[in-house]
Formats: sequence, C-alpha cells, structure tokens
Amino acid sequence: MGRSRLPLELIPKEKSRKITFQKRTMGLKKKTYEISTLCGVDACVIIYNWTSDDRPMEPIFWPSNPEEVKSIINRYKEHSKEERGLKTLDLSSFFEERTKKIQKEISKLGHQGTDQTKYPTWDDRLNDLSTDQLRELVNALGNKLEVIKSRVELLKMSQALLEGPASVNPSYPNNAMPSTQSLHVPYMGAIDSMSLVPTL
Amino acid sequence: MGRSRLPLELIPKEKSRKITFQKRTMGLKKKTYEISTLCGVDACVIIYNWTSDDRPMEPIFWPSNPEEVKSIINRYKEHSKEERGLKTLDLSSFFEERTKKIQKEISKLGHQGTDQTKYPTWDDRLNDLSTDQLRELVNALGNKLEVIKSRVELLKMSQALLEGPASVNPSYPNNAMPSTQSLHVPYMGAIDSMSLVPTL
DNA sequence: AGTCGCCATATTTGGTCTGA
DNA sequence: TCAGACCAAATATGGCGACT
Repeated sequence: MGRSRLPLELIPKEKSRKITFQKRTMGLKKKTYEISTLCGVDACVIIYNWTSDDRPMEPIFWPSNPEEVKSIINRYKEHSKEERGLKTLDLSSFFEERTKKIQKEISKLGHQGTDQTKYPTWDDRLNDLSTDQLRELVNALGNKLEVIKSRVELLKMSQALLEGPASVNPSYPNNAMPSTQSLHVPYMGAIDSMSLVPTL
Repeated sequence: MGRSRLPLELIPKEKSRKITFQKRTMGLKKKTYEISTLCGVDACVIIYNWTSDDRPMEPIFWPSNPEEVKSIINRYKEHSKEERGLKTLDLSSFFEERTKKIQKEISKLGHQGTDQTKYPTWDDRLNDLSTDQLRELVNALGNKLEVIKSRVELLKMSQALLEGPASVNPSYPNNAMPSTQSLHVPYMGAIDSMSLVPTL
C-alpha cells in the first residue's frame, strides 16, 4: 500500500494511466500557477491528451484564458524566430534558395516562365491564411494538378498520335519531367505517395 | 526552520524569489517530463523570467527541443482557430461538399481522373501538418504547377506547330480549359490573382 | 465507466548551513 | 557572494474502496 516507487515509463494499465493523467494535470496546472504568482513570471502549460480511440482531444492548458496562453506562445515564437535568424539558415532564405533551384529547373525548359516578376516565388499573403485555409488550398492545388495532368495526358496522346512512337517532349527525352523529388520539396514525398499529386 | 507555510503571493525578497524560481522551474520541467512519459501525452511548458532590470529574458521551456515546443503550440493554435470556425458550418462537411463539386467538374472532363480510389479527395495526413509545413507545401505545389504549366505550353506549341492554326484541344474548342474559377476553389482566386498559379 | 475521499508514502522545496 | 548540500515541513499522488 501506500505508494510504490514510480517507474518513469508509460503506465501500462489504461485505467491507472487515465487517473494519473488527471491528477498530474491538476498538479501541473497548480505548479504553473504557483510559480507564476510566487515569482511574478509569465508561464503556461499545454497538454495534449488522446481519446481512447487515438484521436486528438482538446488541449488542456493554463492559464485558463486562451488569450494569455496565446500571448505567451507568441512571445515564444518571436523569440525562437530571432534565434534562428542568428543561427545559420532561416526559413525565408531556405525558401529563397529552394525556389531559386526551382526557377533554374523551369528556365531549363527554355520558356517565358522564367520571368521573376511575373511569377513571384513567395507571396506574403500565404502568411495570413489560416491553417484550415492552407489545408484547403493544398487540397485544391492537388486537385488542380490532377486536372492539369489530365490535360497533359490528353495533349501527349494527341501529339503522340500525330508524331508516331517518338518521344513526346524534346526537352525531356526519356519523358522524365522534373519530378517532385528533384525539386527537393519537403513533405512532398508524402503527398506524392498518397497520389494526391500523381507523378506526371 | 523546517518550512513555514507559503503565502501564495509574490515573494518580496529578491533573493528568495530568485532561488525559488530556479528550484520551481526545475520542478515544473520535471513534472512536465513525467506526465508526458507516464501518460504518453504531448505537453510543454514555457516560462518567462525577467532580469533584475526588468528586461525580458530568454524563455525557459520543456521539451528542450524548440521544434517540439513549436509543434505543440502550433497544434494549440490550430485548435483555437477551429473552435472559432466551428460556429456555423461544420468543416468536414464543408470540405466534402466542396470536393464533391470538384470531382464533378473533373468527371466532366471525361478522363481517367475520375477514379475515386486512385485519386482520393482528402488525405487525413494533411491534418497532421503544421501551419508552416502547410505554407511550404502550398508554395511548393504552386511552383510545381508552374513547371507543369510550362510543359503544357510547350506541348501546346509543338502541337499547334504540327496541326496548324486549328484549335489545339478538340475537347475544348475555344481553347478554354476549366479554369480555377470554374472549380470553385475557395482562396484560389487570391492565389491566381497573385499569379502564383497563372491561368493556363 | 467515472468520481470522490482517504491515506501512506514519495517528492518537492523554503530556509539554513557550509565551503569555496 | 555564490553555489550546493541538507533537512524537515509541505505537497503531490498512487492505490484502494465506496458510491454513483
């Protein structure tokens, strides 16, 4: 009885784990409250639990006012942003480099697509879209890619029909368009593999 | 001696406060670590201290990896955002309706793109991407669209060259591909107007 | 299943002491 | 002064049982 020594690993029994979670959640919130009042500092905790069927749940947090939490995490983000800028490579420059590479790929096609001003590599408006809007947009873009792909297929077919069995695109003799992989787009692999954007 | 009862208010003595802060910060981090491992949940703490001269200091946080912290606070933000949007229209049903519409549009093309199983309209993995990852992905998709567009241009040109001045695509006599607009993709207008995805 | 209390013990931590 | 180490009171919290 009393209390056995706790091994620091996932509590196996679902039930005990749940109870422990509740108790410790309370404790954690209390501690956070205490340090913030005793020491006059800003602090917050965020805890994510999972329902039994493994789907995400509402976050639990302190302070109870979401606005306060947001203000603190915003400060955190700002800070980490500054940090990163000092370090080696921040996101924007990462993008710049990546898109430069892409632009190069495009210019290899030898077309008008190389006009930098006409096709900006990044639009700040993207920063203002909500996460949901972004998801939606990704999905939409994926769908649009499908449509375009259909059209390319059509064109290839009719062209092949006219040209005979020769390769369709002189710029890409083996019919190997610059693939997603060659563009080095992070996370793109996942998207490709789920055939949202089937390879051309 | 021993320990006097602690009044839950700002500790007046600078020195004691500092000591207490250090001790309790350690405790808080430890507790956070414990709840996350014992219960298998994601959790983070962020604490902001102030230097003696009232200027902000580096945040103290757990997990020690800033990326993990970011991922958790991103999820937090997403959630609070969803909350707000939940009011009138359920998101998923909204998506369903939209993608259904798109599928209809695609099927109008009368091509192989209508294979539902081959081209899923929504992949749940999108739900797990952070906001930054989503932005990146949108940008990447936009760029990929450009590349593809270039290729379409190329094909159109070569085809037109072979066929003469006649319309390029028999399916679309006036050379009017289904535009973004006709797909009724929300926010797509903004993207188009910023010529990230110039009209075909 | 979920919640509450209880209680024995584990842990935390304010204050103090000690040694550079 | 500035860390640590130490100590004992104060807390936190596993496990259990009763109740719902």
